[in-house]
Amino acid sequence: MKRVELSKAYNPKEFEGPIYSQWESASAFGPKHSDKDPYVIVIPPPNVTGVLHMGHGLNNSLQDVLIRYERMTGRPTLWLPGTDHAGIATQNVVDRMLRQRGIDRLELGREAFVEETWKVKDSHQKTIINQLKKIGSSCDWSRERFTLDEGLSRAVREVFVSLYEKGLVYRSNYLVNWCVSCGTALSDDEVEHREISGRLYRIRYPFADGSGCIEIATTRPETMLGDTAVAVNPEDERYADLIGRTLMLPLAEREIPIVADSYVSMEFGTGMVKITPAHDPNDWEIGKRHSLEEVNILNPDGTLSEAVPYKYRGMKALQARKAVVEDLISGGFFIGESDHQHQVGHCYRCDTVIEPYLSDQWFVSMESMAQKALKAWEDGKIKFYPKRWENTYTHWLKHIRDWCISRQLWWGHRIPVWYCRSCGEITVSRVDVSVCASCSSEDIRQDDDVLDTWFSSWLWPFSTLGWPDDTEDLKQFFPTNTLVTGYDIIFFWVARMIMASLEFMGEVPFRDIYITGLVRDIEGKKMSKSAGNGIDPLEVVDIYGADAMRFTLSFMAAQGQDILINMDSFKMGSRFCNKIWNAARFILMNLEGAELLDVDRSRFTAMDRWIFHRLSEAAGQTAAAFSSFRFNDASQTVYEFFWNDVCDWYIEASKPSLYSSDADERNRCVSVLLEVLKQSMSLLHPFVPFITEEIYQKLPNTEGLVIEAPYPVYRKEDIDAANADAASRMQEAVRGIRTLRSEFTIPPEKKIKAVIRTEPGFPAAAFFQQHRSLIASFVNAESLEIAEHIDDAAGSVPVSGIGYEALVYVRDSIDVEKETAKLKKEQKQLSSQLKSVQGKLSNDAFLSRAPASVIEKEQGKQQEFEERLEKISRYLSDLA
RNA sequence: GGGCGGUUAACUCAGCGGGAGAGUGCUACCUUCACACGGUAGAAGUCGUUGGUUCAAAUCCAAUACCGCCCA
Repeated sequence: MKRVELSKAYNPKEFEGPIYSQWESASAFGPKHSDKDPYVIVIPPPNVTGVLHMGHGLNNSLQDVLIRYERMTGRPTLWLPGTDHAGIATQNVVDRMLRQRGIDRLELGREAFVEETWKVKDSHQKTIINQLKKIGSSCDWSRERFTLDEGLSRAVREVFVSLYEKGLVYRSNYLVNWCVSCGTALSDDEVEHREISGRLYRIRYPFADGSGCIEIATTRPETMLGDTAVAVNPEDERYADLIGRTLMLPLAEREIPIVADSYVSMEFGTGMVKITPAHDPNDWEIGKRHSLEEVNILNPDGTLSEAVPYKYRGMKALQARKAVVEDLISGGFFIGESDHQHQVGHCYRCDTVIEPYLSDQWFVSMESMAQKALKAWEDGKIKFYPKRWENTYTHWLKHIRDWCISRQLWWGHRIPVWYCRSCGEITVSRVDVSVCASCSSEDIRQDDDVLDTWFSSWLWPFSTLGWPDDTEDLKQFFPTNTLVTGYDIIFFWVARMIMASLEFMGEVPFRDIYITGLVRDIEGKKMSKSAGNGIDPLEVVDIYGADAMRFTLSFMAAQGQDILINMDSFKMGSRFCNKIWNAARFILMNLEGAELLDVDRSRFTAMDRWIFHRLSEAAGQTAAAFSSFRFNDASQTVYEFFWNDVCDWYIEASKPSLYSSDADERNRCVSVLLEVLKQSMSLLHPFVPFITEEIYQKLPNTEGLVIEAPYPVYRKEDIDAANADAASRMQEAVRGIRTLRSEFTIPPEKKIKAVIRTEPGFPAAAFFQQHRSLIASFVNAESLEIAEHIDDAAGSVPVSGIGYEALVYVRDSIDVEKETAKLKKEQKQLSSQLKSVQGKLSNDAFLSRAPASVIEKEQGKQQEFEERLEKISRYLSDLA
């Protein structure tokens, strides 16, 4: 074999790009045919509004770890990518861009605006896909989808029309959440409630007959212009005789009745409440119960409408509030105001205060679908990781409300409904129509509105596979296996996908739902553009490499836990990659002149058996961790295996053989090292795909790509617990001697003389004997004898172990006082540990109730502590 | 008002019934021919507080304090 040169330092920029291209040209990402069950993940489609943030970095890194792992187990694996058109967000972005160029959306017109938006979408989409590739996402790009694609649009139409036919989609004049800034209705879920400090105004309303006044309290005095009643609680004795009387609404000069409704709280304010049916959800309910008039005082842009007196028309809400209060004061209707904390709804997209607004909208009736989604959970068809998110899921389903799906936007799926001006009927159709279905009139117009973006996203797991067509992909890959997403969209998206799948596919869209934590800054604050505390994943990739970012995130992804990071956090992954790089570099630089032999287990040393035992354990632990989505455990397992076992012990142990003059031993050693390295690259690949691919292909004992290599598995025949125990004994002995050297600052280069006295029956005796010269090299001993009988202990200092003791001949170099103090400290600790064990073992309750294995273990501990104590007191008397 | 999560080494966090762990940081020694993005060794914690269950509690239960999130 030839020596293979790697650069001295790990430099991911040199190979990450080319490696990704290599995977693409090898078509390594798409599903391969196999008789195993497929493994499928559909990506949570990023919005085409922006660029990927660290949350996407985490989310997609974890999906790729899963996909790569499952691919290596030999399953046909599909990670289906795509993007979301994100109606409101994208329209806002484009609107802002146009305004900066001095262009008004309304002047531009719908068609031109949509065209402009497609351009913006194209460029953002390209950026996003590139970002996903940069972090190593092994998506099947040949199946990439976009929510406004022709196929997905057809799915949306099919669902809308078919739900309409089932009576589950309906149109209604209803009080909806209106964002005056976005100019559209929102669903209840898109409103964020926040407590804000406002004012509570007390106002006097006179009786129409001039016989006095009543007093009401309100936080929004301007809405009084839309009042159509005042309500009291029917139980309220104070006002029983007022029910049915008529008031004269100030400013608006309108007569309104006093009604009784049990909704009214007798404790709040005066116990009398102004009722504005068109501008408050509760008032709206009351209005329905009492057949009150609904006076809509707002225009869609949030200004006051023609329904109010002339002077207020065109004012914004806050402006109107000021004017109304002034006029109430001058009219003598104003009593006073006070500070008041209350909950106010805000738009989740632009943070504008939400106005309840009466308008015609399309809704989805959710109750029946929610019941099915709830039952699927009860039947155990879906599983959340961590489990507690099931509460969020079920709570939302149990308190389901109908879903307002029309949006007064231009960017999105246009509602497939046509209104006939001739007969007044509506046509709801899967295909565009030009005549009314009822009267064949051509005087029809399509609904101006588009559908809520989630109305396309909720079909994502099957629309992306070709539905409503009965495609091969759909047959093969639906239902999918795992969904990886954040908790903020459990009801926006996850629950709705489950509903849609049950409704249209008859089964759940996925079984496992892994909910990631939130990526926060190092202070625990949510990362956001406005706070400027975000970390750009591409910048991390640029500085540390994609592998470093992925590994760090995966290592930190403990279930149910938010992840706090700053730029420096990624050093962890970067160091690990550097370690991997250099371990490979070391092995590859030692190939010169060596011959590659087949791995022959019959020629294994005890250390060889040990490293394959550890590899097998690591593979088993990794598989177990993956099966329950414990990414941090899986990462930690491979990290510890590679750094501690492979680098610190196995490679170090191979050095004597590597530098040996025995060519056969050197060939054997190099060949096994290469096998360990190859297996390690496979084991590590899902976490750090680029570096492992780069190294794997340079190994003389590999063919093809590691992305397509089999994943290491737990091999029972490699498990040798007794041998592993012996290895631990050896490590413990080595550490003990090194500690002694370090404590008495014996220079590292100084060779020492040491012997190891093993006791009869010591189970690791053969291991120690086989690796006698290795132990000597580990502790830099000039000579190391291992025997049951040592003639001359004079001049030595003992290092105690269980079943053996090491005598190090450095008596001259040590500080007797320091050594004595150390031994005494150890003695004290051991005594207290022994006392606790003895306490347990002399306790009848413990002996009768604890399991036998625990008792046995305690007995073992007792023996061990006694043995150590006995040795320590001997050492102490020797030192004295 | 209802629900959920967190409180473990200086920092960030694992562990969640049987001898307190990791990464970073810190201390000492070492540029020895894989790696100073390194090696070797070391110091560091009444596992928020109070009760209870148990032979045994950081781990289970109940209160409580403080931080954070979600829903109304």
